Amino acid sequence: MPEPARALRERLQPAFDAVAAGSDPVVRPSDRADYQANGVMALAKALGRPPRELAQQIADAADLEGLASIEVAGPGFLNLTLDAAFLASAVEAVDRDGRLGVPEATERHRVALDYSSPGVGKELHVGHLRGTVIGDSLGRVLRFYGHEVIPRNHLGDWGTPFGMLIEHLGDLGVDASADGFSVGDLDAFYKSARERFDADASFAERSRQRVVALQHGDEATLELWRVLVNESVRHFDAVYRLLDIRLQPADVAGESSYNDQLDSVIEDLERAGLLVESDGALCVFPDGFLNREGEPLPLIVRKRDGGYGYAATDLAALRDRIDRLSCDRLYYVVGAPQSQHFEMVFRVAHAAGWVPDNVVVAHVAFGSILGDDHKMLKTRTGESPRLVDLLHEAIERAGTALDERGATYEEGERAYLAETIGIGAVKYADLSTERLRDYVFDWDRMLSFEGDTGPYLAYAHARIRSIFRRLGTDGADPTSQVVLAEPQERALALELLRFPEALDATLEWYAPHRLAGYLFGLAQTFTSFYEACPVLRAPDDTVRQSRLVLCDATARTLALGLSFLGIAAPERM
RNA sequence: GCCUCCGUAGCUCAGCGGAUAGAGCGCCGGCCUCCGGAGCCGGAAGCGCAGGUUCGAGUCCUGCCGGGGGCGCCA
Repeated sequence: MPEPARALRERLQPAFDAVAAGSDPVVRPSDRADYQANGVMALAKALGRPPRELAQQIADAADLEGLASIEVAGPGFLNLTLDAAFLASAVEAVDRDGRLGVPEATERHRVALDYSSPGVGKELHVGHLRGTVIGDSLGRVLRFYGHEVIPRNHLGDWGTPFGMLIEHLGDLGVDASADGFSVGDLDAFYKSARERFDADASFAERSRQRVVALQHGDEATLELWRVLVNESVRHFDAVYRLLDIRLQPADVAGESSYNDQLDSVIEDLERAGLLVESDGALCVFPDGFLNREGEPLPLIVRKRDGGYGYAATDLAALRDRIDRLSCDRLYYVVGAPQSQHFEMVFRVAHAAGWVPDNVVVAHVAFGSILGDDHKMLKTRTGESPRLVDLLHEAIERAGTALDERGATYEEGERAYLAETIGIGAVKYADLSTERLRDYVFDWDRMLSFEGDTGPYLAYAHARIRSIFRRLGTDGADPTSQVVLAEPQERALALELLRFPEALDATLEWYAPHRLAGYLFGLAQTFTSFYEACPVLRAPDDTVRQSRLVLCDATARTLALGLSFLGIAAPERM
């Protein structure tokens, strides 16, 4: 497939090898040319040769026939300008390709993708948005490359809070509460349990006993616990569907599912000589972690009371994903505040010998969502807003935004568009920001049809599709030849061919914003093209067919790219 | 106190060790009787501070300043 950067690298490699075997040409996009090779200067330095002279030697030796022209520039850059004929035929090939030029991965992985992971007994809130949306996007790209993705929704479904929740549920009676305790009321249920726990000493005591009963597998207690879990999963699933997230109930692998593996985690760590008893707790002290007093910081695997904490569960889950699920990629899409925890867990897992050399374990951390006061997004009552409320507001605001545009819609179309545009706007605002950075949540900005937004991209796509609707066809004629005469045509062709680069970068850094940024740039490049180059009114049929191919490829790249972000691209809006 | 993330234009954000740091919004000036105005073209405006490494630093290292987060039995 005609990926420019890859093609250039491969064709330059022999000339670089002739100077120093294995040296990297360092091909990068350039604003001086289409691409530039930056590898010469470092090489010249290492060899003690004048960089421009070496650059010229490599330029002379490189065979770029039919691909690009090359020239030495500046202190030793190689400027690379792709041949128009190459660009044209490459775009033709991309438009004929169902994958739009994106190759499948040569090396396939089985990926355990841990994301979303809410807590049972509470509703999803904005704090869950980023992890859910980022994880889902990465999963979609990974699958497209041919990797096998095993989503893991690591629910918080175990531990001390369940004592009070179960006790409260038991008091209400499962049957009696069947109506009152349902999706949407989880937070209220949690709150009332919490209030009773704080106010009623006997309730608190019963709650503590419930925890013990739960841990000992008391069937009546487990029965109540299952009601809580099932009801929560139903709620999660409803929100995931609204969000158009791929997670399913079958992907749930909560903390409780590792209960029977925790003892053997202890055994493994003991065998590896890592376990240390400290204040009655069983701990591992990984190197390089200190507490406030400058003493070694423990990862507490088993608590003083004999119970297991989340460190034990995380260790068990990690080992399970490698041993039982045979995953060679473990990604944890979890908020940045937990980075130290994961560093410690990963360190311990390596020390225990659980992680073979071919396995990559990574914490895909992300920042927080801030309000316009630049503090954590909160409601006026100081709580994290419920995700469903936020999404419904997005849909409502999108509907208003659509109305303001003055278009008329068919029955049901407005509702459909309001939902896809509203949800898409929220997701795009999130995914277009660099993962680790906190970002400010701003309704007006994210729902605008102007600028770097979800609605803008969806609209760009719909506009292109309208060209084909006018024409009465679904796409361009695949046999059409592409001719690139105008600079805007050339620029658009080049941008289209960069799609694989954007996707590669997305996976390399687990960074959907790389893809988002590419799509926005593509839409902008298209607009310039569309402004300068009439399509339906092109001077002749050859040019018209050629431009239709460019339009077709752009629309499909936008739609496919947006789908990787989990965002729908309607045919019209 | 230690660790960690962040600090780029008025605002919100991009920038994979490479040349003259980009975009969106806002602002200023032009253009478009246009295939759905997502207008198009141009302009003013910026790397928290100080050192260091490097042929080359917004990017890597050290220190400082400012902000967020984390730091023993919650997850």
